[in-house]
Amino acid sequence: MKLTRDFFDRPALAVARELLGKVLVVEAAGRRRAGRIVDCEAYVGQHDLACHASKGRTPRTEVMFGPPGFAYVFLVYGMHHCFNAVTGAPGLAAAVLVRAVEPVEGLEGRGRSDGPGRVCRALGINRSHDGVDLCGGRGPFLEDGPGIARRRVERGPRIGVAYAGAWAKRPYRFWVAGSPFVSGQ
DNA sequence: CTACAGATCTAT
DNA sequence: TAGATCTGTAGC
Repeated sequence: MKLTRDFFDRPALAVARELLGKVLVVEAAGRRRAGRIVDCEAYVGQHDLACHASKGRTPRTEVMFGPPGFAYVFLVYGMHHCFNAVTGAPGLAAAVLVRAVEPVEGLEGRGRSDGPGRVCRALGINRSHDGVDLCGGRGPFLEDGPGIARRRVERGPRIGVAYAGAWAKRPYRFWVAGSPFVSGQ
């Protein structure tokens, strides 16, 4: 079953925790690609110094300030796309970054899907998906999964945000304990 | 306008 | 361990 807007209309931490086990699906040119989320991070708003929105409202971050259930896709280091789902009410710029998926169907790119850049390559996500409605008729969407037992959910600091001071230490990353598909580091 | 750092990944 | 190469910000 496709996740509806109310799923995303909650604090980013709650959404991140529950996105584990959900399936990210991209249908394009008659091909269906899908991966089960095993690793993700919450970026909780403008006050979160690790969140891109903390720099203010820019064309790039605009979608995060809008309603929940939309895709925020950005380019890092000029090469790699990162996929986020916008969460929370309009005005609160929060989102959840998908860091790794377990292959389910039709993935590309040497079969690896650990790391935010590889997730997008494997699923075929690019900037054309930025700002797209995840609860609409077209584009990527999230499908319900079996859910992950509490004892299999691990928490820790987010990756690659050392510049964010105290915010870098907060345990806003969630992953499935023991999954071989979780991103390294 | 130039400089530089960044929610990364790959090949040397 | 360096290189690829786009975006936004800071500094001149």
